[in-house]
Amino acid sequence: MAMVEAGKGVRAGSAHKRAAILGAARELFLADGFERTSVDAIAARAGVSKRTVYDYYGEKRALLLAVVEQAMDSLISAIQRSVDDNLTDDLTSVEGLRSALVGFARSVTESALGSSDYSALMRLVSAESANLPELEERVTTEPEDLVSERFLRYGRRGLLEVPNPRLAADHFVALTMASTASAIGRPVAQSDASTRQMIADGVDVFLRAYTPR
Amino acid sequence: MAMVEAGKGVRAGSAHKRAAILGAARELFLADGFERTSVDAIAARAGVSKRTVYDYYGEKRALLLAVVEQAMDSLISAIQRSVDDNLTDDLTSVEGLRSALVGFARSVTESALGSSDYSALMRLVSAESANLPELEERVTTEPEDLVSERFLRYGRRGLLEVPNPRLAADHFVALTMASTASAIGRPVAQSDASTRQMIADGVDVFLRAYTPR
DNA sequence: GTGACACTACACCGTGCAGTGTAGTTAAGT
DNA sequence: ACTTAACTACACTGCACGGTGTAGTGTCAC
Repeated sequence: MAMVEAGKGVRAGSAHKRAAILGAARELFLADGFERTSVDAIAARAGVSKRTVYDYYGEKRALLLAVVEQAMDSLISAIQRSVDDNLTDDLTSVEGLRSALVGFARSVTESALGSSDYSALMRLVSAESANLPELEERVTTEPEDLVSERFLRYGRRGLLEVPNPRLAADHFVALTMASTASAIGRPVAQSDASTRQMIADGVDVFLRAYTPR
Repeated sequence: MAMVEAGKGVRAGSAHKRAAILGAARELFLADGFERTSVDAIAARAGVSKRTVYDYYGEKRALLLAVVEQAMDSLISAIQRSVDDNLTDDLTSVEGLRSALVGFARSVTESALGSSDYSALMRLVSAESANLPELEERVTTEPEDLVSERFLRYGRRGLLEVPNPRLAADHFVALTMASTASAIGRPVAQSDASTRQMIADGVDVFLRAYTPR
């Protein structure tokens, strides 16, 4: 009579090994994709026996799920940090706002997107989401929500003219970040300089469109 | 003494079957991904024996390559058509320009992107390009080139203020189309109405930033 | 009829891989 | 010393799939 514990992990185990396995899986999934990564390879990279991988995670899908979950969390908290650090409440001039926006976009692209883990992660999610419905839940608009909240505040203070803060946030993201991890496809490991230029130009256009007057 | 013909297709064959195989491969690759699609499944869907698939295309990779090639071509020509139909040379007012831009963006999203084949295609390319270096060549900036050429003309006629037409084209694409096939990830089969609204808003912002004065 | 050709049906090989079962080792707790 | 838990090493099952080889069938040209 087997007592089935429905918890995700089968073992309590040393958290250290869990992390090693998860890390190895992350690296390999992001680099080679889900299908092309074997559990044997993950085990080897984690310095752990294949059996242990199964003892911890049960099946390969669970491993992918855990990887995505963790990556999403760290992405969102990185963005949260960028918002807090840059989109502060003490701005008074449009010029101050400009440099705050530039700083914010740079911070995000460097800490999150630029690491190129971001695009790899998104690639992974969209490639596998058809087969892993649970992934859909993790898809989020949190980043845009955070930004739009700040825009709303700036709007109230007269720094921006934003009838629809959420839309403005979408536009800001499109102008400064989306082009960096371009929607038309290419991986683009753009040089630092050109990324900075793109951000400056994007902020420029954004302000031209959303500044009062 | 086997004479090796280095041509891509091993057979001349009935072009009809070639197309059937290619079409089947396209549907399956886009729906399920490269790795998850078996050659047997392609053959079955094309109503052809597996052996024939190999006689025509040699190996699975070649099939993928052909699919991407064909899809890219048809995508580009669809965009070309949208440009020709909408971004005409007879515009005189900013209001005329506005509706031309809206028409253009709608036409593109409907004929190319909206079919959702576009995002599936891009997903496929970026997911497999690591393993298929030949794909890189097919990655193009043609669409943006076409648009920027039109912007340059409008700039000369005083309808737009575009010191850097290519940049303006990037911004236009980002504002109107990229958000549709969003970079943040989700598949987004958005309703027609909301897509239209997004386009109108995007054009609005674009014009606010790029109109003279 | 004879040949050439395009194609199918089918068997087949090799391999890589998800997942399991198990015996044995190590180390800690008592 | 005894028990228990965490792991490893390793063998093994089952399957799916890429790719090939081949015998046979239909069809057209001459």
